[in-house]
Amino acid sequence: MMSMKSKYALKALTCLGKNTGKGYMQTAFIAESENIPKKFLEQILLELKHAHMVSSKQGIGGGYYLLKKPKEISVADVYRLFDGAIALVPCVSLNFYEKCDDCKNEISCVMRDEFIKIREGARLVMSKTTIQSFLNASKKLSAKK
Amino acid sequence: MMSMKSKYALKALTCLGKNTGKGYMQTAFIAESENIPKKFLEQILLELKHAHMVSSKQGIGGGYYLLKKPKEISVADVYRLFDGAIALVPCVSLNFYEKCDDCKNEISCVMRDEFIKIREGARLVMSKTTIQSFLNASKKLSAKK
DNA sequence: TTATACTCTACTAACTTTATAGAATTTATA
DNA sequence: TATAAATTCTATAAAGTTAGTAGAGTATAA
Repeated sequence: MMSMKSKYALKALTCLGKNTGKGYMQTAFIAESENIPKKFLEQILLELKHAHMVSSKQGIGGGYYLLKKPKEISVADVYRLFDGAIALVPCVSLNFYEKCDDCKNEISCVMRDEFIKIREGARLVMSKTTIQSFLNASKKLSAKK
Repeated sequence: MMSMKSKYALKALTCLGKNTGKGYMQTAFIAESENIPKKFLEQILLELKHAHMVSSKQGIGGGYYLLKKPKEISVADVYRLFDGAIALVPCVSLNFYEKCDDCKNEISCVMRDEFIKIREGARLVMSKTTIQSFLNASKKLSAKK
């Protein structure tokens, strides 16, 4: 399961994606339309800004906007930012590698190759799904009505 | 990432798998050979027993043994037992379904279909990997020496 | 009868998650 | 230039989770 932070971030990014080319979108608007506690969302948007996924402008008429294209922000990117490694064990993580405390010998670890396969499976599907995927699903849904 | 419980459980199950047909294996032996805190492992093996993956016998000469075939115990099974849902969000979980607090309308949820695809990707690779996979990797490794 | 090994429940310290609070800063505009 | 709007930043806190530890109880073989 992903954290609420990751989930809220994906919803906020999708909301911003719908606004592309239409200027700034305020935190308060996103919070209300996506059912996210406003002060919590402020923190999340700030983290997304520091990760260069969004940018912002202060003051009246200010707000947030997507810094990257929707297809360039994946679920994997957001998950890594708020939840860390996608891999099941730290010793096979590409972005958050750490030695396992209980492993006597990593080279001869029987589980490592299998955990790498699992990581690749999860990584593939999470990288393939982007903010654009959510936007496409949104378009399809409104077309049906 | 998976919890230490899941990881220890997979190591213990693989250890038991190597012992198939050779009688009972004691907690103390598994704990030492896999570098797992013994009292913690006791809890884990008990949970595996309640989940009908292993069985045991008390008293002198007693211990644990696999109740299922190694290929019938998957990483997905163990993950679900100790860490819960494989899905990224509760509303697309097959085994741990829950409504999302922040979702206004599940039917029209833009993210749902994509999260189902991610769940299926993760589920496939985690179901395909079993204790037998680890045993096979172990055999290959010792054959190379 | 005794030693061995699993069984079960309770507890706890450390950490993480999910927020909330409030002061500071920037910006547009009246 | 004063003011309101909006982001920025840091601190704090309650609740829940994780990773164990402790110890008494039960079953079994010799």
